Amino acid sequence: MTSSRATIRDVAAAAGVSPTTVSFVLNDTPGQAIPEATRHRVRSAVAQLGYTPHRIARALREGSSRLVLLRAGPLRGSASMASLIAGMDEELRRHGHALIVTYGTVEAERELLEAVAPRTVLDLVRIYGSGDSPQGDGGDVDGLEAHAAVQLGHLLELGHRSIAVALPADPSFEPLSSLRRRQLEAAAARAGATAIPIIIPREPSGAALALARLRAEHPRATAIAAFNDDVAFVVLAAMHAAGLSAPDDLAVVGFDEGEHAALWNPPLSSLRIDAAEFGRRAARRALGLDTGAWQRPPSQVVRRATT
Amino acid sequence: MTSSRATIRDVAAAAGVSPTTVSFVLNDTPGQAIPEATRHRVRSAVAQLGYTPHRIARALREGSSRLVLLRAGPLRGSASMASLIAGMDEELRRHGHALIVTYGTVEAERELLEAVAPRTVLDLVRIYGSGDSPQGDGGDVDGLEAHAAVQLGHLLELGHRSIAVALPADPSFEPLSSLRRRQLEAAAARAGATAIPIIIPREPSGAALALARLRAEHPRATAIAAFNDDVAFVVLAAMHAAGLSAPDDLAVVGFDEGEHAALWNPPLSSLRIDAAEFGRRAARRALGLDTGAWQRPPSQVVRRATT
DNA sequence: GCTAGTCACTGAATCCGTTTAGTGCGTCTA
DNA sequence: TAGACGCACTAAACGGATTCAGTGACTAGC
Repeated sequence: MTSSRATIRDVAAAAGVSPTTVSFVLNDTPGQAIPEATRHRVRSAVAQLGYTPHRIARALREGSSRLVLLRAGPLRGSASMASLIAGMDEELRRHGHALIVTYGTVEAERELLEAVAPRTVLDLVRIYGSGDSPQGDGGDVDGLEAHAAVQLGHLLELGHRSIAVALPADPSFEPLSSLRRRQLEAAAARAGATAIPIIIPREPSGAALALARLRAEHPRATAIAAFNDDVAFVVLAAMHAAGLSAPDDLAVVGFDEGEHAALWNPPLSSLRIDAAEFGRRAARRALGLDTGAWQRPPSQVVRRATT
Repeated sequence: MTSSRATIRDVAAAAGVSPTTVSFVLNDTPGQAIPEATRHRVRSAVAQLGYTPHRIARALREGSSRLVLLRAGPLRGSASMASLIAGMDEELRRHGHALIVTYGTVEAERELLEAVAPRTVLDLVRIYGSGDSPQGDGGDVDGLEAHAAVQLGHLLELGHRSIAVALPADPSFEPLSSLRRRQLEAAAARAGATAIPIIIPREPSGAALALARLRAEHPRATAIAAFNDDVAFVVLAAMHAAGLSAPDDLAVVGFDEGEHAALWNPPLSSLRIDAAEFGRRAARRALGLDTGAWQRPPSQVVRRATT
């Protein structure tokens, strides 16, 4: 058995052409007139030798790898991440690219960037934050805005009119949390309801304080739309500590439902998001391809005990 | 401004030597006699030009990138992952390598492997599962075994003698879950106590059934040591549904404490693990370096309401 | 009958760092 | 005084795919 892998030269020799021609065939290089017979010979040789282009060599020549790097940042634990990544990966693969996801710090990324030379670097927070809406959609809702509207809509349907918007204190969620606040405020205004932004710190004491202030300053608030499930859990814990219960004292909905929502005590109502389409779309964008018709990513509230 | 980056040839020209010599200096190639004066000239030129070796070119020549790929598998959400990755990343960086973490499927990884050609691929489940103990430790506990002992020790100290071991039904946790079972059984036996393995499926109905069976077949069981926090949450939810409460009916401890433990209702006692040292060690191993003195990674049970 | 153009293909340069196999020179040993 | 050896360096090959600039054969147009 040959210990080393087949190269483009081996393929060329087997097909009786030059490496140049093999490259033209394999990459469908435009402007090259190569008859089907020759193409076929090359492709048979490729199949027979089990040839795969050496990605590193190609990257050296092309200046970058056929890789896309996705920076997940603080959304690391986000539930829709899995479907987003799956969709993105699938679409990238279709175009001969692979996906790398980083969850780490920026400094850890420097070396990585140098080492893999990705074609594109995607920053999830920035993508989401930028509101990725298609050009000329005339102000129609885009992905995140639609989700926010669905979450709020659930509370509106249940008759709530004064709704607190619970945002995380962690600054790494910016500019996402401000965006969400604006989207919910706008959606509430459209429906003739009121949105009251409140900041929920991670620590129980801070969360308890924020909750107490809400109760004191906005006694008419009857529901809370949380930034994500984790914020909802903190709110629920603070309510429990204060002797309050959902939904009687305050209804609570999560966002981007994760596996813990159903297990929580009480089980949390939350917005379930399928982000696969969003991922596919982001992939096409990253590759500079047209993004196709924009389908709004589906989402719906799974109702449990807290609303 | 020069639009393209500095190459080794630029450095060589600036330092008045050949590219070969620059390479020898930068890589501290053994067996080469290069006076300090020349080394200094080269290093100044490097600093002045801001030269960084082109990782892709190097990878092409060397046959692999200075990268290590870590396969997180089902441990993706595991809380100690963060510290493990941080430690590993730090140590790898010290040796000029970078870390890539994959959370995805094997098929998605194929292309990635080809594209980045990592020096080593690490499979977390296999590393953990292999019991990574130093040679000749005479049967002393290694990392995971020590953690299991600490978790169980917490229950033993509280007077429990008949302890259920709650393992996930998800087969992707193998061989980790079997290993844990054996470790806890052994630790219990050493203390003259009994360990009762039970399998906890994700779905509430299955979990309820498993719990009911435990109560029926082992009425003397007073505590549950869970495989991880998620299993503990499922158990807690099943107990709540059955009208049982922790710790009065059954004490429950988690493993590898995550951010939800403190928020849970009731707040979950769990084992907090600092895996940074383990990560550093795994990194040194991956690079084929000596792993240094083996310090047992620290862990302790954070006691809350469920024990 | 000659130029222009297309077709089908190829040689060689290129990307950039590493490494092998030397070279020239001086010193030490037998 | 030849041979061996160490020192301080270098030229050229190498890894493998891509791509620019052709080349020879043939057809079409005037």
